[in-house]
Amino acid sequence: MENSFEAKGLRSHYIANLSLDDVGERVAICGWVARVREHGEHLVFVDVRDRTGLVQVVAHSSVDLRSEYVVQVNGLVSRRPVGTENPALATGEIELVETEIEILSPADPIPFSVQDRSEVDEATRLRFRYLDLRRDRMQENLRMRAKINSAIRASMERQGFTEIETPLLWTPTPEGAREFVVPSRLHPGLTYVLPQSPQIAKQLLMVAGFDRYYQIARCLRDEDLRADRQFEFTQLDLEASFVTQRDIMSFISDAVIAASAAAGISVDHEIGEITWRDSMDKYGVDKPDLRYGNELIDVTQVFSETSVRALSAPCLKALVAPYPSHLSRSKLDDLVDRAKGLGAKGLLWLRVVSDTDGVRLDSPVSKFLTDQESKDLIAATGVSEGDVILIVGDEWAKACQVLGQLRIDLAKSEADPRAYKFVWVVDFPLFEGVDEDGRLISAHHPFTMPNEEDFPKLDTDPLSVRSQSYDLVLNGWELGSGSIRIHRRDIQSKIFSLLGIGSEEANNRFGFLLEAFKYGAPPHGGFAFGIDRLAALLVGEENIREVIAFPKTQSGSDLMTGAPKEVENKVWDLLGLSVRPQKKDLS
RNA sequence: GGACCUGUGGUGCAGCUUGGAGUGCACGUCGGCCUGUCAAGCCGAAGGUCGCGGGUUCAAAUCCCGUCAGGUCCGCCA
Repeated sequence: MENSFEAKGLRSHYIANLSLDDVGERVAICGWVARVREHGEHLVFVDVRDRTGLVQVVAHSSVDLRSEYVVQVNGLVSRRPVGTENPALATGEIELVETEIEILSPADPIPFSVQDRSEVDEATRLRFRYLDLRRDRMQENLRMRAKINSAIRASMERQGFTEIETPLLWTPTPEGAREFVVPSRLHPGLTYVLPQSPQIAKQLLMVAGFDRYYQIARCLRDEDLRADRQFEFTQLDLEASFVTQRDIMSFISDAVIAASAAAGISVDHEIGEITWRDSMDKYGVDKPDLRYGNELIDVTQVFSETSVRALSAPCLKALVAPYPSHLSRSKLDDLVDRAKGLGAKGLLWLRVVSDTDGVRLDSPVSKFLTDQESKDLIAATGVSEGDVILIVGDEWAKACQVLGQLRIDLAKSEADPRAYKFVWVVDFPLFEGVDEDGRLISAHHPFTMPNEEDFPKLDTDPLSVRSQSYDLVLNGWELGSGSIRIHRRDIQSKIFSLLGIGSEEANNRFGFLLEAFKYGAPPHGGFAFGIDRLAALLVGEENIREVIAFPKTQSGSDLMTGAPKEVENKVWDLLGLSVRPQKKDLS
């Protein structure tokens, strides 16, 4: 615990600063009553806690102290009597005696114990968040997050980045995430929106010549919440000019390595890379968890001549199940259901068993497989007795996705929680598909620069065009993404036309950016990664709520404040708005 | 919009499968005893619309339907 700063005001010392060196000195400490142990009116032990630690206070008269009372204690630092030291406590060799205890603020019995380590119902924690935050877990998490922030800032400063704030009241740019709308009072009927990210603002800063910009920025998206998604979240947002993708990746690597070090975690200084295509092929996801292996294996060729319907597919992917001993027949049936739930037509399992004739495959389709197919499958997957092979046949992407999810389902609980495997995923496709009107859909955003080698394919085979975009992944979580941006108007026009965005629409939505690009736009690119996610992973939490002081529930409520709440009609009147009755009010 | 899990004194859990008196455990709270504890100990007490509504039944915490809240996930998150 850091406590090198000076104690001021009502206290002479922070608790963690008290030690045997202070024996004989009268001190004043302030904090909360953690526990009271009363041995009759002549001997009472009071544990007092502050932000730095906990110390035992001894009183020789009855005290009216209860848990979580706020107190100031004046007392003499004293070595504990021999045999009563508590090695479990940092201050366990000393105690405060000859004490005067002043109650600064009494406390009602609290809804759940601040001292207890037991899990408390999520709703209760959130309703009394200020008490939850008093607990060690949240104190440690938020202090660690602050250190991570600090390390990131230091890294950015070291690399010559300038911190610049951008507006929270921004302009609607309808695309991508749903935006939070902020009605204008001075212009009834018109709105601002809260930014999904400072994307366009930071590109304008490049046009402005700031060259290297960063910000620890709040981003807001009105989309459904998840364990790793809140309405509002914080990103390290950066943008730089006259640089390549490699340069951006190096800036970010420096920042996340520094952040990890601040959290006491050392990681490889060379963060590995994988192409998007390879990641999908091997792991079935674009955010691979490299803490465990079990890569997917392409077995399309093995069954090219098959008569088995389930194996007649454009692509066959196989997964050798990790921990196959966990897979009973009913578990295998569950996996088949899971695969179907993920959109597969089915899932084929084959157990590798041995009998007098050697190794063979036991499966619902065994008798339909030729000896050659069995032999080739065993060779292709490298399995031996006891293994279980799972096969999905479908289009390439679907087969990969389904087995990729099964790989996670089967191995995740066995992953080393102390391992931290960063990886860059590069060469994403520029377009992720085609919408119902036949227009291409941006995989990242419409300002992403195509890979220059693939320019010729923009007209002939746009879906195969790679982009100069890159994601940073840690233990299967997407931390963030970035790209080199388009700064040339001819390329931008080309992309807009492929996306089916007419010049009028483009001007309407991004006119101010396109206009800015007329006046000397440097080549530039950037990145943003989620600090909530990084902090959660680095402190070993599985939900970003654990590193956010005042988060929302999955349904977007704040159980402490009651938000969102109704407002009086005069508030709507002022904004020139009115509220329609909800469906359920009409029935 | 959808799937699944959870909801039982202030807190954490058991009870639900197979209906039979609000039954149990731990913590906390309140009172008493206690001069070296540190998750103090001992004795005693209080504290419950079993989330809410409806249904089935002689009888519902338990079975059924609906609903609300929390969580995990799918959709969604350029």
